[in-house]
Amino acid sequence: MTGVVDKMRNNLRQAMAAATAAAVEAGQLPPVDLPEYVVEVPREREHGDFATNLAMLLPRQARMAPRKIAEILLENLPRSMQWLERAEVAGPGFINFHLDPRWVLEALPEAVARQSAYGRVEAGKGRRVQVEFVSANPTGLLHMGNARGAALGDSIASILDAAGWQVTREYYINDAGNQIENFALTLEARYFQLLGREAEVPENGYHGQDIVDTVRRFIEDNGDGLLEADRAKRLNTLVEYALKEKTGAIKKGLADFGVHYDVWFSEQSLHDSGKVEEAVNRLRERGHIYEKDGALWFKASSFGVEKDEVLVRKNGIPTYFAADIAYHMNKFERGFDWVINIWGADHHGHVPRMKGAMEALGYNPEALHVILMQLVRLFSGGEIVRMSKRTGQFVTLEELVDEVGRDAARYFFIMRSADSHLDFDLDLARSQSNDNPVYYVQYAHARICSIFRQLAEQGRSIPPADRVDLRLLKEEAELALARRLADYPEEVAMAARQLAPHRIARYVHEVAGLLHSFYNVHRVITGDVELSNARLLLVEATRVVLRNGLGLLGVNAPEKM
RNA sequence: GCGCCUGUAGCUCAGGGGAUAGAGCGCCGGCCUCCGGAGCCGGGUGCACAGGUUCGAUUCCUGUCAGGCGCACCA
Repeated sequence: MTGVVDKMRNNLRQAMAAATAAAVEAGQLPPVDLPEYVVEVPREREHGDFATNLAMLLPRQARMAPRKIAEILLENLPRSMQWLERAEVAGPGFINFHLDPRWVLEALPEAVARQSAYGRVEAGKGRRVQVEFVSANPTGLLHMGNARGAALGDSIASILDAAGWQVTREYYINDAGNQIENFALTLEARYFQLLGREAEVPENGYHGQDIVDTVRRFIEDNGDGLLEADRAKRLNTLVEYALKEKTGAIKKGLADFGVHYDVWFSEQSLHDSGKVEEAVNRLRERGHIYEKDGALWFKASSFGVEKDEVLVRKNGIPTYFAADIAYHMNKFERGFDWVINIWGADHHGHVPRMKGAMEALGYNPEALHVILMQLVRLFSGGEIVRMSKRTGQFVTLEELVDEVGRDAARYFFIMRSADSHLDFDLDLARSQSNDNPVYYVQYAHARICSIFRQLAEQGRSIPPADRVDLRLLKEEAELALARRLADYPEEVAMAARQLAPHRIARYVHEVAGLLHSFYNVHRVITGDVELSNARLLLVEATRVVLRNGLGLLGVNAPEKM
């Protein structure tokens, strides 16, 4: 399903192709191959509704000046074209198409009829994509970087879903390896301390207050029986308890943020099931492994990576990289057509070797797409906010949601592109005023809902779309709004192609602005019933677009504020 | 030293091989007998610098400068 804009663009493209053929047929142009021309919406209004650069791409082949070619193409344009008022040559050889402004009005009944399905497109064609995001270590709380990843990943997943992909949201739990060792030692030290014994948290352990709280709860639940237990048992018991609690807290924190996963994937399970070993063996069979200094190395340098990487340490324990290779191998074994990872920019060095490993295993490295997300700096009162007092970490997701609310937090993370370093202004996000872009958009939605409440109070309702005379909409503000609503399906497709949720954030903000401008100049409910009905259809279509767009961002569309 | 990301308006950021580069915030000035003023309207000497490719570069390429982040038998 494509929108009216796409339809019109295709019509014009075909018309241009036909005109070229006709001109060649008539001998006005020499035979030419149709180049890669575009029909696009010009920036400037005066340049029409659409423009094409076709004539500017032909001079070499046709041995004529671009403007001359454009003239010839215009002469050969098909006679009757719906909505076309005039086409003209402009600038260095553009052909500008000026349409009857009412051509976009078709989008309104379409939006109203399709409701939540308006803006769903078929670009993905049902192919399967996995989006893995956050995947924070289960040894602490979620911080601002994780929060950005959560907002971004969830929104990308939603957008891909709207674009016709079959989406799986996945969280990789790093519940194995060195950091779990350190975690265990930290827990043990806190356990001893809380029970009055001398102990020190290791240098590279976890120093947050939340770990102390966890151990305190463990003692409340289980007492001090581990003091005298055998060490392995003590460590295992503490880790098992703490991992469960931390993972639970992470799940809850994300759920409160509106993020829900399809799969929680345990790293430990890869070790337990022998998948890590299997991945290493497969690399060995394919000749990409060698031994040096007692360790097993992956020949990453065969795949354009600077250095080779250790897979199995001298002590026989596989590295994180080995497990990650096994994990990604597993992703492809599960049959995903496209695998998307969202990583913090500090992991960018990991990208080439991961892709190299996939290539070494015989998978298409292009099917693995890593989105590198730049870091977040929190600002309040014009100052950088450093640490959370409670946890010793950067401000946690939970604190953020308490502070600014879920909608503002999500919108703020989404409104910047992933590769922009994000300065998060807490004061602005917190302000319930016209400064705050998220309220601006939500207000537009609430305002429309209010119109319909008014309507209901008068005992009126919106008639079926086919009984509404859309041609009554001819004010500039009405047509500008309708024009932008018609763009929505393409905006979704574009956001999906570019994996760029911030496009949707800006789009809904713009639609909200157009709605407010319209609302301020024209009344929707008036004594003129026919005109009222047309305008009601317009604002209902706007409501649909705002709600759907905000939905892709994980932001609520409230009926009242 | 090598690699990745980023340099666009006072600030935070979009955009992008084309015809007059945008938004929000801040600042100034206007708009409510009327559907929600959390709104609207008006006010703008800005693409880090230098080369190159192109009919055309702010966009692509190279270099320089600046900021961030990486370069472990950590993850």
